[in-house]
Amino acid sequence: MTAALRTPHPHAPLARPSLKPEGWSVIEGSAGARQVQAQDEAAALHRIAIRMHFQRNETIFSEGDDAKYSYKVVSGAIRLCKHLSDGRRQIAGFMLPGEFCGFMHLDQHRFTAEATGDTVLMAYPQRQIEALSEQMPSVQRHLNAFLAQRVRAMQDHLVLLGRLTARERVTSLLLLLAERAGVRDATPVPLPMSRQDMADYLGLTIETVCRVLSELKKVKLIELPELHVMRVKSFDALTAIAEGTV
Amino acid sequence: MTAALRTPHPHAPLARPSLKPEGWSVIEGSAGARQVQAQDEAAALHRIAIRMHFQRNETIFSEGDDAKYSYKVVSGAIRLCKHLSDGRRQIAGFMLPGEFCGFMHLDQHRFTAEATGDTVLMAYPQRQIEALSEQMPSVQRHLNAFLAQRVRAMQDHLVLLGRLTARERVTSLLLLLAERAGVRDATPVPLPMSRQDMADYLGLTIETVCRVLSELKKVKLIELPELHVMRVKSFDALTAIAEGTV
DNA sequence: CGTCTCTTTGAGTTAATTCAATGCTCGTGG
DNA sequence: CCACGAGCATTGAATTAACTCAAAGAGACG
Repeated sequence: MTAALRTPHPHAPLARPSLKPEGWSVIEGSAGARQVQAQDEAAALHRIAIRMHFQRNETIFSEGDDAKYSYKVVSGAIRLCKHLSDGRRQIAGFMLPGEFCGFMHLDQHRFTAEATGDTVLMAYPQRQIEALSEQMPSVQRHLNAFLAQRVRAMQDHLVLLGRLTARERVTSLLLLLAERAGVRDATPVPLPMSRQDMADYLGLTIETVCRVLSELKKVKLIELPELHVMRVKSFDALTAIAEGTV
Repeated sequence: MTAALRTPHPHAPLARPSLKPEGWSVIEGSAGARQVQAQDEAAALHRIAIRMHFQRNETIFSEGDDAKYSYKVVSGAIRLCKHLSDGRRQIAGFMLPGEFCGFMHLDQHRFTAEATGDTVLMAYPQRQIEALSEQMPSVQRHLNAFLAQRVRAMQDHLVLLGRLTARERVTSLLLLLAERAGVRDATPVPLPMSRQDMADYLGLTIETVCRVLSELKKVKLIELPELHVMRVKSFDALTAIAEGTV
């Protein structure tokens, strides 16, 4: 089944260096004093890590699988999805380079993870993470902070799906991707997933996503120099749309 | 502003005894050995608790407020919501008797909490919870388990909002409420919120919710002996609808 | 028993979907 | 090297599920 999906990636590599500092810092607001400790933890994590490589559309783990590892994305991106029996699919989130996935202390995965393109991951064995949290109590706290951050992101996603229009949804995603890539000017932003992936994240059809993208292009709010690269021409105007002010 | 909302509850009291065991056990699958410890924690929590009472539509806390307390619902119910500037509202979840809210180690609340009817809460001062987690390392773990459970519920909610039809959404909510009330037969299930609240949870309009409820009533899958009480006549048929099998 | 609020039902509208072509990119093999 | 085929992406036309607007019911409470 997956064999058919393991086609070579048809587009330019989407990997890019993470713009964020290493390790746990993704989930740390600030707290300079904890920086050293965060380094320790990052190092400890690094020691137990296994490098893995996945091709476009390859399954990393499935809903219901035993949770043997947690992961950090090195390059590429992964989608976390739920599949309904009739083929409908909802993507609960994308994990971009530098971001974590798993780390939930669950016996089984609650969703499926798939690579949206060629992707490199660091895998951290669950057992060793647990051992680590025994030794380093701060790891527990970080875990909580990580989960709290995830809950926050999901709340925004709920609003998007429940109450935003198609135009607001697409715009929100574009801004989210730009923000997570650390882009605040007209620098190119990678869109490391297919239009179908965007649609399944946004609760829309692929056609609607395309139409909105075309429209945003037409009114010169974005450019799409390549299929998987966007340039934002006006963050302010885009933000206004995402917030429903327009 | 809130004064206008503090009207007396026009309906019969919706409070009911929790059908679930006390304390943290809501988030514990089983683990008999931990039961004693769970009792300890419940007792410890109880010691730092403050009882609070809220009227229908009263705000418990607002998005952005300092997180001074976490809460457990004793009776009634609360809604966790996000408000958009133009009045649109998305409810991210309901907390029913015996369930917890907060416990996320955040400085500020990320959503607004409001009583959906007359509601009694136990409030746990955040500082004391933190002190408690220092003393009892197991509290940390429970916190994780609690957050993981919340993430799981939110994932299901994402699927509901992103990919289910109106009929599937309403049916899912009814089943969720029945399940959380511990009801598996034709016993009455409380619906401790307004139709508008249901709509805002489901990402629908109040009219659509009403129409679907009427339809389910017409085909004899549910009865609505009172506005805020439902009796399920066929869990199987309802489940089939919720899962999109129908 | 009148009023206020919430719920339900009906009729017409619309945002987003479905269905159907067409276009674009890339990799492969003649 | 170019043509061909496969897989996405885009655009257009017709359809529909859910929405908006409007009005009529149903409780609750003074």
